[in-house]
Amino acid sequence: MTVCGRNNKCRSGSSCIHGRMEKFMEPSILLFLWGQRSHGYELMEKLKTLGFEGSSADMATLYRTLRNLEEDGMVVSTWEEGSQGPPKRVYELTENGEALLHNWARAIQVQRARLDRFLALYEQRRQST
Amino acid sequence: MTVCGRNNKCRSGSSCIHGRMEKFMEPSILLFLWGQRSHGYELMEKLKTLGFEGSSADMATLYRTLRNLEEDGMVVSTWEEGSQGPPKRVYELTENGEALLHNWARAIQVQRARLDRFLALYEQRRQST
DNA sequence: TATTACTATATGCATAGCGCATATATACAC
DNA sequence: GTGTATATATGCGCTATGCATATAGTAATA
Repeated sequence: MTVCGRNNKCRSGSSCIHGRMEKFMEPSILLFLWGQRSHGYELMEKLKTLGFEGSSADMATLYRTLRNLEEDGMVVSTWEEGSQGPPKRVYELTENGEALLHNWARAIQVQRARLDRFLALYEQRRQST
Repeated sequence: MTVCGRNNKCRSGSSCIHGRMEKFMEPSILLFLWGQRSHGYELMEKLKTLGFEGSSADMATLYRTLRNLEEDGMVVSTWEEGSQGPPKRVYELTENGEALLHNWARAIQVQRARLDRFLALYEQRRQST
């Protein structure tokens, strides 16, 4: 039996624990862009506080998600050539993007309730053993 | 913008909210089989209390997950031809399956913590508006 | 007896999301 | 000039899963 988190090599069978929330990076990005413009690399630092690791897989998902969000009009970007480092693509939230964030928040509350229910049943059954 | 739950036709773009836990049905099955043998169709009734819908998609995932779990030695099945209805394939948890459940429970606690953190940041930022 | 509905298990097809590797380029320290 | 941090981006391939469909036993009911 293999227990794995993110960024692992475990690919086979059902005895591999992933347990990640699908597309969770999208609402996380929207949250950190809410009232605070930022660029990809900087966003990853903030995303680490939500359990992301900054791995190459995470970076790939990050930049892809930002592109998709812009394609859908949820964020807009502008290139900014600062004094130091390579040029940054700075994103900010649109009105639609904020609305999407609020909808995500409701969806995440629902998901948390499911996990709560699972863990409650689990603990309940564990104590009756 | 499209907000969708499970079992929707939303396939494109990032403005579609899924927000589900990957492979969540696997630990759910293990939980309900813990000390209580059961078959697929009956398990689905119990899974509904964890937010599953019993849709054709859910049924497909259910039977596939059961097969995978058996292939990995996490459950064992026996055909039982009862007095009524078609024969049922009754599953029970193995020792490895129980160990897997415990590992899943820890993983789900971690995921719940991530959702908690997201929602805390979200509420915090919402109140400062 | 035909029809319908419920119980029960199973599989094929298509695709979204993502892990992993890799490419590219700037700036700065040593 | 070599290494490291910053910064963005994409190709490949696989897993999980949504959706549709197949199959069949039992039972009620028209």
